[in-house]
This record gives sequence, structure tokens and C-alpha cells, in this order.
Amino acid sequence: MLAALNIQNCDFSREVSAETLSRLNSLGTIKRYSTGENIFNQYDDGTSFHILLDGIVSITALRESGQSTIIDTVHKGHLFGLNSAILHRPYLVSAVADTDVVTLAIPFTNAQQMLTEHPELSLPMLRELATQTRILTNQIRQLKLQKGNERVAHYILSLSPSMTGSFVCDLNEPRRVIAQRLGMTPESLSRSIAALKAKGVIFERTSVRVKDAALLRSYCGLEVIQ
Amino acid sequence: MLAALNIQNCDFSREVSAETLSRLNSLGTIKRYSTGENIFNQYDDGTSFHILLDGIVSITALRESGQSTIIDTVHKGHLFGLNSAILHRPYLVSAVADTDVVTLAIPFTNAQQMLTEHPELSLPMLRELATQTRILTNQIRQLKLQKGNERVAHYILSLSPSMTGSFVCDLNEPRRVIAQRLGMTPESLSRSIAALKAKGVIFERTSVRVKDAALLRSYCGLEVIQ
DNA sequence: CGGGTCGTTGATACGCATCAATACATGTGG
DNA sequence: CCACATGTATTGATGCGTATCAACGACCCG
Repeated sequence: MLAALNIQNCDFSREVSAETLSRLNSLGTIKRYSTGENIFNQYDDGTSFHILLDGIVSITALRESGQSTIIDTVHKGHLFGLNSAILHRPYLVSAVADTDVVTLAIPFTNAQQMLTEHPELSLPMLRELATQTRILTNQIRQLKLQKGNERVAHYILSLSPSMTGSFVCDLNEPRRVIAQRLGMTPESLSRSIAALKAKGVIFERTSVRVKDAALLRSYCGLEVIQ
Repeated sequence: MLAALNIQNCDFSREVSAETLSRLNSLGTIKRYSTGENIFNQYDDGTSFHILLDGIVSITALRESGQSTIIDTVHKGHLFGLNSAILHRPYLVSAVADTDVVTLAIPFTNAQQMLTEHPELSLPMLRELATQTRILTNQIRQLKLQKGNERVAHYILSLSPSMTGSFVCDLNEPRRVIAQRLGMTPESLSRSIAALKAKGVIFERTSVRVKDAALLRSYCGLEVIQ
């Protein structure tokens, strides 16, 4: 039980010394959320960021009409809510617990003074933000330069370990979630799936089978980069 | 002339000591580009980031077919290419000089050792990245949750100093550029402009006149936040 | 003044959302 | 274990939103 709460289990903190970690731990508060619960809401004042100790969190944006979209999914060991906390601005997005979740919530004012005391902390934080920036940039590229079918192809390729030949990989998210991530309706995703059969992409219940990754890469019109 | 090259003119470095600044200066190289020139290209290896000392830079993404889109515009005093440099990954985007441009290009490996020597530097860098993250997140929200007309309305509101009543503000970018930023064609932008007349938005040559900002805010369906 | 770019407007076609109906899977209680 | 209810994925019919192609007007610059 305590093991789950130990922030040394995190990607983020792997490069940080044990001493700094325990200090960081003392600056924050352990929080628990159950599936479906909101961790913070769009437009709330952003004072704290979170280190995700356990579970999965969806970062979503909502329209006033109620329509929602998934911006990102955060996995164990990563940070979220960081940009708002650093700039002391309202959150642009909501964070929702996809599973039961444990986080360490740290007010950025506390972390700030730590940065001068423990400079080793700054690099991991920069890396986290840099990674987020890349994920978001990639998504904008896709939304602006690709059609729905191409985004689906791109998404499948991004799941694949290899970039050539054939491969099979698991779809760990339900179709509804994939559609929201890709900025389309579930119905459109279904049709894209049907259309991609012609390109040698076979969807099964919880996995995809791709005959020729190179063919798919050339189809989707945009390099697949991490 | 030398004044233009002095990085103390930068937003970024306003909060950094003179000593650190000159050190930073010595770690990098002053580079000059003329209008239209590429500063770096999508998929190039990202080793350096740039501090923009003078001019304006467009961050763009290209499809293999040649179609391009504008992801962001960088102004004097801000950083770009940071995420790739931090992670030693290929650039996801191209940087193009919109005007004649002067930058200080700094290999991140150099900056990295500086971060431990001069911890005061980490906070401004985190702020830069946090700001970028917000800009990108905002853009994704808009692309996924708003129609073209609404994005145009949102864009105009983001230019305005006040959030209520009427206002006039300058359009410093040509329409073609605005369209690319908003993820639409110039033709569609034209039609949106025409449609927004009904909402009390009057476009002139290089400015917009809005009768009722509150009305426009409720129209665009998404809060306008920095 | 004439050639070029830029912005607008119109006609058309395509992509995608929407609404509706059906099939399928999962889970629940009789 | 089956019957039924619930949620999830597919398929079809239709309409809206936006790209595309083409023509035209307005401005800028040589």
C-alpha cells in the first residue's frame, strides 16, 4: 500500500535523488480519487500540479454546450496541471480519473523554492513539459494537416513498435475514447476502420493487424515521430 | 546594432542576472536570417534551441504533399525549438523567418550544465515551456470544439484588451496568415468574416470593430483564456 | 498604366456530424 | 442458464461545414 504512494516509482523521479524526493513528498499532499471523479476542473485556479502515482488520468476540454474532447492521457509517473501551476493561471482543461487514482499534489510555490535548493529537479521538470509540448504539437499537426482516415492510420502506427513490415498490436482503449482523442465521432471512426481495410489494416475486437507498415506510413501523409 | 544583440532585451531574460546572461551568451552563437529563410526544418535533429533577439518567427508544420500550417508565431524575447533540444529529438516543426531575424542559438547540452551552475535560469525556462504548452492546448481546444466561425470570433476576442462592451483592434497579420493559424483556408475565413457581421463584428482593412464583446463571447462557445 | 498579389464571392464536391436503426457484447436478476 | 436490460460498435440516410476551383474586384508596385 505504501509502495504505491512512494514517488520513487515514478518515471519523473527516477533521475532525482532520494533526499530531494522525500523533500518533495513533504511539500505535497497525497490525494485519492475514484473512477470518474474530477481531479480539477477547467477554469479553476491552477495552484498545484500533480504527480500521478497510480492510475490513469484523462485531460479533457469542455465546450459550454457540454461537448467534450480528450486532449491527453496521463500515465503513472508523469505530471499534469504543470503549466497552470507554473504560471498561476486557471486550468485550461479538466483532469478526470479514468481509474482509481492516487496523486501527489504539490503547490507550485513550494516547488519553486525547491528548484533553487535542489537544481537537479529542474531538468526532469523541463523534460516533462517538453514531452507535453511535443505531444500537443503532434496533435495539432494531425488535426490541421490530416483527414480523419489519415489520423486513424497515424494513430495505429504510433502504437506500433516497428515501422516496417507487418505487425499486430493491442488497442487498450475503447473505440469511443480513441475517437475522442482523434477528434472525430465514434461513427466516423467506424467508417475509417472500414475504409482502412483496403490499406491492409484489419481491426479485431481489441487489436489491430497491419500488413504493411510502410504502405500505411506513406498513406497517412505525415511522418510518425515521438 | 549591438543593442539588438543584447539578450537583456528579452522577456525571457528579464528575470535572470546579468552575469548568468553573459554566460549564456558565451555558450551560444549569434545567428542571422533574412525574411523567408528557414531557421530549422521539420525532422532535422534538434540539438539547439533559439532565443529570438529580433524579428518574428513562424513555427510551421508541413505535410508531405506540401500543404503547410502555422502552429505558432514567436516574438522577440521568446524561445523556440526548446522541446526538441531538451529531449534531443528531431524537430516536429519548421521555423521560418517572417522578417529579418537575429537569434542566439544555444546547444542544450551547454544549457544543461548551466542549469546546475545557475539555478535561477530554470524558472524562466519552465515558464517559457509552460506558456507554449498553454498556447498549444488552447489551440487544440479550439480545433476540436469550435467551428470555423467560432474560431474566428475567439481569435478576435483574444486580441481584445477588454472582455465587455465594444472595442476596435488592429489586425497585424494578413488574412492569409490568420487563416492558416486558425486551421482554415483564406476563402473560408472570408466567409466567416461575412457571417460575423450579423454578430456585430465589422472587419476593415487592417482592423476589426466589435460592438458587443459579451455577445461574441457567448457566441464562440469556449471561454477566452490566456 | 499594366501586371501581380490579395481578398472576396460563387458553384460545386467532399468529408464528417448527426440522427436513426440494428447488431453485438456485457452484465444482471429471475 | 436464460431473458432481459444496458452500453458499445457498426451501418445507412441525410444535412451541414468547409475545401476546392474558378472568376472577379481592389489594391500595390514597378
